[in-house]
Amino acid sequence: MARTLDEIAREAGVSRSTVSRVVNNHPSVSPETRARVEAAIERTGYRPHGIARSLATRRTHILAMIVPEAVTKLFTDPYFPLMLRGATEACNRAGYQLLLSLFTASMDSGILRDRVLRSGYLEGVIAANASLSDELVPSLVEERIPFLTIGRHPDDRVNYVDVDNIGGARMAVEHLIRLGHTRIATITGPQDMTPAQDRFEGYRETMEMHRLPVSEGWIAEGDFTEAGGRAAMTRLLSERPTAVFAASDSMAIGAIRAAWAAGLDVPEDVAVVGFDDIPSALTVEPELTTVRQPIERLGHLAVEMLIQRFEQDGEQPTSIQRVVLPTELIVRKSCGSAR
Amino acid sequence: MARTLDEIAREAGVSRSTVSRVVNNHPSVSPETRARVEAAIERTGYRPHGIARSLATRRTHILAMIVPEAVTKLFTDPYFPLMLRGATEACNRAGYQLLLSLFTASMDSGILRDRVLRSGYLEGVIAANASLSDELVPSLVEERIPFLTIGRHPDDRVNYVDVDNIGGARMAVEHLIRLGHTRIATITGPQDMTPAQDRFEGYRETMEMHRLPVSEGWIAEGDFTEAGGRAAMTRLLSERPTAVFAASDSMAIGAIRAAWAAGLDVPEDVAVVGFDDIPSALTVEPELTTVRQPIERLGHLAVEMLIQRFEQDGEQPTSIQRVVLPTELIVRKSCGSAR
DNA sequence: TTGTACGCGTTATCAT
DNA sequence: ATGATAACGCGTACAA
Repeated sequence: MARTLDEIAREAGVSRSTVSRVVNNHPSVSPETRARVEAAIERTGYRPHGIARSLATRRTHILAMIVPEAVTKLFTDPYFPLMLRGATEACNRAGYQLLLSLFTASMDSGILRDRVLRSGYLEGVIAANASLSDELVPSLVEERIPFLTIGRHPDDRVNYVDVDNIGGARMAVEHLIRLGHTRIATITGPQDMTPAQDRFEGYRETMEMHRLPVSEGWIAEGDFTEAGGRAAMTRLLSERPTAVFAASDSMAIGAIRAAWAAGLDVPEDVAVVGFDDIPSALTVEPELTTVRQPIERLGHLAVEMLIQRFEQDGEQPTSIQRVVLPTELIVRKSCGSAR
Repeated sequence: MARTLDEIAREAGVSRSTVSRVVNNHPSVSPETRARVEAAIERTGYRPHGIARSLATRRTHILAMIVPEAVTKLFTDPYFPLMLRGATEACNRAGYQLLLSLFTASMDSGILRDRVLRSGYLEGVIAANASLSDELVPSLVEERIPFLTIGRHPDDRVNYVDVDNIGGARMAVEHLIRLGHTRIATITGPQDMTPAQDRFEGYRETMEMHRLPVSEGWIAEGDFTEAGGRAAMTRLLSERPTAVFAASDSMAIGAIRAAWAAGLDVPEDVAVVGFDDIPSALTVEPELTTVRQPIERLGHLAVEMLIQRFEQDGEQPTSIQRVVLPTELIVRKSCGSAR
């Protein structure tokens, strides 16, 4: 079974270069030779060796999705599978492969650099929701690997794709205000993550714009998980808010459970609005009013933008690329109707 | 910035071979030369080029997790993130990388073969829950790539890791019987997937063993999703079962919602038991009695077993390796107490 | 259009 | 202990 260009060349009675040209669809090969070579390839079941090819072309068509430690814990939230599905779909379309690198106990940032970033295998990296304290982004900058974060990052040199978190939060809170609520609390995400910051900022500025007071007791930090949302809501309840904006659907669902456990009805006693529109927003009782973000498109777009960087022939001065996708308010039942 | 062995060699005034030895911790290098070379490496920030190394050693330390089309749809079920987390953890420990390949619309099995399996990049492949009709397993066999499936596969030549689905289902059904139920229905998974087959088999044989009738109307096929479970339960309710064994937690949760929507109380009117023990089994109301399977360990073990195959020095005749992990009944509230 | 020759960055064998 | 030198399999100027 022939496994190298040389063997095919011998088979077909041509030189290795010619076989290479045939394999790479180079135009200047006579139809007859091409046919003869293709026959030999067919006959022997030859496939080019990717590694050797990569060594010669300096291309691997491999991207990495790196999930920082703080986020690995949240990995069961449907957000990540959805985002990954979008990313792999884009990779499949473009002929790339996606390496998945989760930070786990046995992985520190030194290992990451040596084993992953400097391996020579990666053409680009997507950093999923890196928190500000994370060393990942500085590492990427230093290694000079083309990369992109999902979720805004404050560093000037960082390209990212994000969704309009502030605008989304604003829509959510304005919806609550429109329904007649004034005692509106919020469950935030960890404040070292920019989406959490931005959703809180949207809440804060909307309350302010409507001259509504925001007491300290109306702000509870969660961790984006259902359990965290439940705990946060429990703390919030002593302040008797009539509505709560949770910075993620998982936390919103936790909040509903906490309200329920406290003998309160949703939306009758307290209205709840979430953020994400994950599948279970539709199956929770009551169905969750939420801010939809295009999660799959986020992953898809991240890959596309990254690829575009090294796919483009021109050597343009790589300018900063940032894209912010719109969010959308999905009204269901967890906020009831006007009071 | 020195980037090749040759440059380091020049820096340190030695030959390329010596530098290579230092990099690879080969013993026969004098302490002085080693120090000099290491200094040069440190100074220049040199890192070996993985691709070139792979070409020479014929090793890439890259594994792929391939998720077949039928399963890509279920990808938001917490099962997959958990399994992936286990797999990546094992990879991190062993110094391997994990390529994630989801079948999506833009990917057919021809592309998979040419672009993924035959790329030369993969040392091994894990096939996640391939259904019987899937072409993936035959392709893997034919390509002679070391692989392993997660979930039993009937082909003799296939190695796999699995959990004791039959035993788990048996425990679930026996629990219901012990509580006094006799009208026990089941919501199955798609019957072209072996875990779904086995869980159904566990149900069937346990009913039979206890000489309990199984009417046609007590069997409803779902698709492992919550929506599917809800639909299946709705069909089941006309037969008035007093208990239902669902082949996944997601479907069990759907079943609870359907019961609730029909005005039935769980567990008062109908008991529900699930399978998986995903995080939301704890947060659903009532808390779900379920069969726990060690999902992360499944992913972890799959990687370990695969690596072991090519890591072992000895050229043993690679015997068939199959591991089945135990399952465990977790009693919570969705089945109530004895009737 | 086709072939020759060199380079991609390592590892590994064999002298010394 | 160290250094030439030959693979590893392919791409690609350059020459013919």
